[in-house]
Amino acid sequence: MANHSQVLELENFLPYRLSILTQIVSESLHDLYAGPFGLTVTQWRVMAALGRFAPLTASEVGQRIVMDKVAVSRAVAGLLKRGLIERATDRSDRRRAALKLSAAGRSMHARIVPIALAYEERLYEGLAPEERQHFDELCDRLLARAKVLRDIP
Amino acid sequence: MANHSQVLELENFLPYRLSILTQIVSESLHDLYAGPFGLTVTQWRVMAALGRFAPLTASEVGQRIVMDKVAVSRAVAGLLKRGLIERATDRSDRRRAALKLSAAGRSMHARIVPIALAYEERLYEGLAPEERQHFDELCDRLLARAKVLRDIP
DNA sequence: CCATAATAGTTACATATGTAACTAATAGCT
DNA sequence: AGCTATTAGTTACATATGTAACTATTATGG
Repeated sequence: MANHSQVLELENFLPYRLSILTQIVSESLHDLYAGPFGLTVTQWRVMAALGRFAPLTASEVGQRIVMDKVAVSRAVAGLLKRGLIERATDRSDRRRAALKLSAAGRSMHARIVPIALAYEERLYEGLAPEERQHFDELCDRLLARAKVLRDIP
Repeated sequence: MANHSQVLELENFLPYRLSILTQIVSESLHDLYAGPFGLTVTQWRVMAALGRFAPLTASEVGQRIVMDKVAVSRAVAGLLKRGLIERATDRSDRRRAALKLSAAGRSMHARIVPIALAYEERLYEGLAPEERQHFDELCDRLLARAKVLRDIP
């Protein structure tokens, strides 16, 4: 019987390739706001979510940025301590609390957004406009597929 | 003067989208070999690199899997303790040590590879063959671009 | 050769992250 | 109303990871 064992070429293995690409992109971006603004990745994402959709509860933030409630709780605690966001307990359901950026938070958010968008733009310069769109669409379909597979292990 | 502040749509922001996709794919894959085989992500990658290119030194493994030497050192220590890899100090340069899978490591590797490839295949089912190829190519170009930007901050 | 630098790898410390247990408040059922 | 189940959020503990300092060994320039 012949040996039919398969070969895993790590460098052509999709999950691995995605991991490498994401890692370098995330690190680059992180350098742009971690040092200058002292934010962690999760803190920045919380701010980005609030900058766009506030007011949100911590749970809603978690859904927006696909982050579990513990991570959100920690990020929110740090942002509150620094006065970058505000929390207001819901009077009709005191488990919930609405979060939004403070004035200082809005100011920082407004300074970071152009930096983030500029990085994205420079990254995208490697692709033609129609390629960007196509890549986006393929990402969407892979994500949808990955979510399906997650529920059918 | 009008307000020209830009808006960051997190859900359309490439670094964010990549991060979400990679996270769900990595978690799915991790579930497939973490529980059954008790490996961390880094340990599995070290095994995958050795399965394909052994013998390698720890540094060479790190280059293959884009992982810093500390992470590799820790993964190697764990794999050695479990007897999944073997280390042989180079006699002409005793700083270096060649690593390769042990018999037990090869056996485990051979069991994991089909599982990993099957997952990749199921993930790819969301895309037509020519789309897969295109996606791969676009990933490559984005990665190249990201690497360039990393050196030109 | 000898002093210094560079390289391979490990260890130590500070942070970050995940899992599970916990508190507090509300909803739902009888 | 009163018991139980859910939900929002926090805390605690165990692991994981990154940065920097360290050891051991080899390379290099004078």
